[in-house]
Amino acid sequence: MTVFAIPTANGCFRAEFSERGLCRLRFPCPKDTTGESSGSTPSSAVQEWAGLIQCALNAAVQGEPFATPPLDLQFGTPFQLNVWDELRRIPTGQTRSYREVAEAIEQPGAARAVGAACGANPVPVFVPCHRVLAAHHRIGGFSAGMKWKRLLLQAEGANFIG
DNA sequence: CCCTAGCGGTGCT
DNA sequence: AGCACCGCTAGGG
Repeated sequence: MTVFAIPTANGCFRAEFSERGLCRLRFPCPKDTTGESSGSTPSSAVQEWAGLIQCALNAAVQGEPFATPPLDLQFGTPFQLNVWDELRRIPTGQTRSYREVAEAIEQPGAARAVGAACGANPVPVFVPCHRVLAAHHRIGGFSAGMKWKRLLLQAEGANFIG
């Protein structure tokens, strides 16, 4: 596993990679002083992915199209993997409600569980959990902080209440 | 706005 | 098995 610091205009993200791809992306935390990377020496593939992610994150907050690196989500439960797959099918600028996502995976009563799965999403932005809103376009929650959810939605031109 | 009942997955005991 | 969380929702005051 390799940890890579990803400086952007909005702070320093941290990306964790396996040899298969991006496992986890952390938003900048206020106390994040050092932008040091750690772990095994990054392979050229990891360095390439890190560069791609840096571009993607800067693009995402500008509302520009961005590429997605290979993802390694092997630690999800079957339900979570279903939800995360479904989230990746929401086009940029569109939103779904937690309920609609639950219906799309054919578990119409699982809106609340979908919320929990969104909260467990290890790769925000690339698995676009920010495009999931509560009923009636209310913004709902976001584990990494509501400011990020608002920023990403506004950048994409999506409309929401809150 | 608030409150309540009902909901399904997950993790801990 | 039980239980307490949750990025939820619909309905009613």
